[in-house]
Amino acid sequence: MTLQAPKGTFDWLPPRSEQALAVREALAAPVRRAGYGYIETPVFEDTALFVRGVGESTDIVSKEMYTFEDKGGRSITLRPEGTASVVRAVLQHGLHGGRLPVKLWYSGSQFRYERAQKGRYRHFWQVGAEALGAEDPALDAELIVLAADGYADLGLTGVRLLLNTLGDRECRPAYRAALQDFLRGLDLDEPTRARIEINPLRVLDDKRPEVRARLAGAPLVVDHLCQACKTYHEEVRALLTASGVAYTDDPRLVRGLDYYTRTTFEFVHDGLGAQSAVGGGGRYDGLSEMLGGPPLPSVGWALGVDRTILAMEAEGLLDAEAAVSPVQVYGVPLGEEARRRMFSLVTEMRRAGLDADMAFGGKGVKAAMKGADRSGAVYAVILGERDIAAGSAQVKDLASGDQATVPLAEIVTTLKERLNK
RNA sequence: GUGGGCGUAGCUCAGUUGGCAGAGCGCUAGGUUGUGGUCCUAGAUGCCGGGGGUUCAAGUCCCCUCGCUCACCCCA
Repeated sequence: MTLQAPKGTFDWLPPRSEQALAVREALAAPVRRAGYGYIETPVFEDTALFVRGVGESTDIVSKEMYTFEDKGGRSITLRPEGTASVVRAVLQHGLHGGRLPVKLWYSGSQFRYERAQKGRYRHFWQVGAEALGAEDPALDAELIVLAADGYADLGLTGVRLLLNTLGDRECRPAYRAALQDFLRGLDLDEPTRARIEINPLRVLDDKRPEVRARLAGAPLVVDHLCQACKTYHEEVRALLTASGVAYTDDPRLVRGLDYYTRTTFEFVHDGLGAQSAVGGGGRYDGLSEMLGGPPLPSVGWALGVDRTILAMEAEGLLDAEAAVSPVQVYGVPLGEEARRRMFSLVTEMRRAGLDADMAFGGKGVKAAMKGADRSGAVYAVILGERDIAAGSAQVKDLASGDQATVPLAEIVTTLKERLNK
């Protein structure tokens, strides 16, 4: 054992890595069809962006960030989530001065310093989508529907949608105070008592049974909503229902980032171990202003790529037997001269649009044929001295075992015909 | 940060009251001097995670340490 990947990280190897690519594409496809443009932002940002955006009181900022000083003395942080960067980029480049809403999607690595466990890693991948600059329940519903469609396209049937609203700056302060009053009267441990003062809504999210029991009579946001929030939330729910997207109202759903307002949602799955969320998001009407920008009511989500793969695995949707990068044609050269000829022939095939590979390492016929079999190729092209002398090669159908002699000059066209290309 | 489980071949794992380091899969070669999948044969690969201790003798018992993993917490 020499060096290994850092704690909490892992490598994606074939064929799982191919599935990861496919999952990213499948989750992004619905938003691309809905007019969302692709954005890439730096993997690291000014630390202040996350402190102000995500919120100082959150666990993410207070203890999970990879923060370091660069050689110029700047405080830099590896991004723990994607939304803050997208908002920063929109503000920096004035995209909000154009057509609204600004619709963007992204895909990339995120970093959080946590104790690793199943479904939770220090380096993970998210596909995200954000719609900035419009306050319209249809936009909230659109994003939720697009995410649900992405999961459905992957064949997932066990993804459930939890929905809630957190109110806005109009009604949340009063609710927050009422909740704090209630919580202060409970017998709770010290970290939780501290959380009551900083971020009381998160206490509702506690999973410990003994805490949950004490929270039984806690005031809920839904009972403290102002009329505007109530109407907004009803509209979101109606649109989801009209789209055939099932959801469960979860009045205790509170998300870990401070910037959320009104609509919040989480997609959960039971096959991931203790980590149940495969995706989540919500509305963040105040984030732009927190970052020094103009009011820019927005909504967005992030879907966990590796968690989605775990969910697919739990549902038996991943083909473990999948051949690694299967090719159509596999070259079997016998001898030095044949090896040179085969190299050129395979190059020619590839340029002609065929997926082709060949035996390397001077293997004998038997081993080379074994390689052909494992490559997943439909045809093997065998070339030895006798064939070169005759100006031809053997084309073998690996499924049937039928073999034909084909002139070298016609190999590529013959294969293309047979493979229907 | 806290707690549980586990570290033996590339992979999955056996290894008895302490007594020569093993199997299956995979890999390489041969059976078939130019043909894969099935079958047969042979071969290679180990600081038994690391360090210390007990013992004639430690993969096995004791201590320390590192790593992995699951869970709490937290979240995608």
